[in-house]
Amino acid sequence: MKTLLAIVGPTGVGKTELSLTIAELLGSPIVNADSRQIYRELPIGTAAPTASDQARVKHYFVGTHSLSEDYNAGQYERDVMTLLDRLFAEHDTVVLSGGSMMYVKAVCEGLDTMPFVSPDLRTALREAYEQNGLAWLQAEVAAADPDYWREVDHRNPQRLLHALEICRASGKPFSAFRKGQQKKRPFRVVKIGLTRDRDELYSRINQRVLQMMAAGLKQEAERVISWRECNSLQTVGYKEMFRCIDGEWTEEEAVRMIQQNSRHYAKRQLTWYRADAAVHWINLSHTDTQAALQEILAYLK
RNA sequence: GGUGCCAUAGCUCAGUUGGUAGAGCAAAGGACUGAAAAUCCUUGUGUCACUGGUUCGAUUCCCGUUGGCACCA
Repeated sequence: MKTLLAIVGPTGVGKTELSLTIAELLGSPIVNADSRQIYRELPIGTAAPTASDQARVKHYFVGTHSLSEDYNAGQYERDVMTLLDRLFAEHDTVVLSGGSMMYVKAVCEGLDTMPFVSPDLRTALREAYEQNGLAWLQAEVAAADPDYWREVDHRNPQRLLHALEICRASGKPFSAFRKGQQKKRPFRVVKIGLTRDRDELYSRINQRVLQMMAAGLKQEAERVISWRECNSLQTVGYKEMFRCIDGEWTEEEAVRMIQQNSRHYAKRQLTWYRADAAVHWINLSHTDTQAALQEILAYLK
């Protein structure tokens, strides 16, 4: 039986290093499941695997796309499933490593197939929302898909907007597509959740932001600022640096905000993965690398 | 050394005409099906500096102590 070893956990916990070690031990490639490390223009701010990391283990989906491309979890699911077909022909185990919650879910459990939404329709609905406001958006969704309206956060424009896009693009309610059905995969999934004591996790995050600054995060942000409206740059580290470049924040303020927003992000990741009963947790504050590797190998048996 | 002001949540501060307190930020918890590093929801966590006094009752008034700030020497 082929096994997908999913290494998940909050940003800054040490996924990259541990994944590298376990992948070397197993002779497995690593498939990246970080939605921002996919972009080749963002190596510093996303703490992407370095050239020397990639020399140790073959990586997929690191720096393979450009910011100008629209990419999302559904596309990722299709691309990774195709890739895994190939990789499992040569390997018994493949490591999936990353903290993008929905990307991991897309591969492990699968997303429902959604109709294509044209960029024109997307833009048109966005503009309509900006002109008419949240109340208008709520009324549209309530009318187009009463079932979904009952479940969705009424004050979350992003969700409402997406539901409306699907309704308009297909002529059917969004909930006709959103079944939440788990797909059968032709491989076993073992999920390992890495965590640390909160204090330690946060000080690692704070420290890592300082290292990113020293490595040239600001210059990296300057290089990509022309793409700042892209979805792919609605990203911790860049949105704050853009405001620093604009002169709105000092560098110190921007750094503090990046640290804080990274902490918030880590917290959201923990909330998400805590709800997943399939995750086997390892607390790296109380487990050294050797012991962690042994635990993971035991879960693979 | 003297005088004055201040001490309340992790931080900045409000307040209680005496009935053990509340804002902002930080923080915590949660949701999540194609932007998921996004988006959204909920929650006040407290020896009211310390000691004694007055009082049925003190975080509030009074004495003192400690610490901080300002001014005068």
